[in-house]
Amino acid sequence: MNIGEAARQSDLPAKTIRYYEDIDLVKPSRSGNGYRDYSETDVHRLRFLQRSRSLGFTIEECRLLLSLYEDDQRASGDVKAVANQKIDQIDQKIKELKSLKKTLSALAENCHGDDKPDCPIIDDLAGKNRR
Amino acid sequence: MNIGEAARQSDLPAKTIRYYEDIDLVKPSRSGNGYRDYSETDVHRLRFLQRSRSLGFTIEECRLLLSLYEDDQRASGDVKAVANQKIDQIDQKIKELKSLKKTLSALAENCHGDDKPDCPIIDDLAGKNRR
DNA sequence: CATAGAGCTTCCAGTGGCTGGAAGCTCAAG
DNA sequence: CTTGAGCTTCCAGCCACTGGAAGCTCTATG
Repeated sequence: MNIGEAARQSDLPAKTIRYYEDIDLVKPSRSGNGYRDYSETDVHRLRFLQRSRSLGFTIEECRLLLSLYEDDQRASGDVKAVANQKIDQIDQKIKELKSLKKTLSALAENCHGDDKPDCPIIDDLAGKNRR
Repeated sequence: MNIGEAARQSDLPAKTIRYYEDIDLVKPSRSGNGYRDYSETDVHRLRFLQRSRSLGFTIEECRLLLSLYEDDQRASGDVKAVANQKIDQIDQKIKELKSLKKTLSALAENCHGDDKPDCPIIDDLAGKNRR
């Protein structure tokens, strides 16, 4: 099938699918006219990538997951390790964002938010009363 | 002062400071030898940028904040609006990450994580039992 | 059969916010 | 006078796409 249909079935933009070919993730065969020709297996891989990316895995992690996907001798422990690592990273990121939010909220609460120039947010960014 | 000292005082890498000049954020004067020459005011701006960036503001938001910083007629409401918008964005991001984490955790919990190939994580990524 | 328009091709450039590295200049200390 | 640190510019790369130009192919219609 052509790239447009593969895009529809995998829920990925055609541009992205071409990019995935560039970086050797999914390499379809070519029809006589030079068009990319995606097999069902290719589309399965594209869908797999779409789902993995949407769950926050990087391209390199997806490459690893894809190789585990295609290896029917894989150990489920290997897959779980990748997932747990990602969970830890997400946790870390959430912590960072919560901390940022706390700081920003504290600043915003102290700011009148009126027409006057006096602003604790700017004062903090400028480094006043912090050192 | 030279860029090295400005870097120390602002807690920014020299590379980053040069980049900030490239994008017209902080343009120091030059000494006779061609070296960048940072004034106290320049360093204040650099520190301001360091702090703003570390709080999650994008470069363009920093540019806006910097202009508010330098405008002593600013309305504190304008600053607060930028901060609140950022807080909303952070909140949104936290929500997304929590949702991702929930999905991944559910998958990981169902996975034995042993030497056998049977793996619910891979099955999910491959689209099994989801449509 | 001609043509219009959709879909396909490749290639180049840009996004954000730096970061690394090469080649070459200047400066301060010994 | 040499050494080494620090400064300069410029180019390239990171991640994961995304946009756009120029040109080819296919399908439907007049």
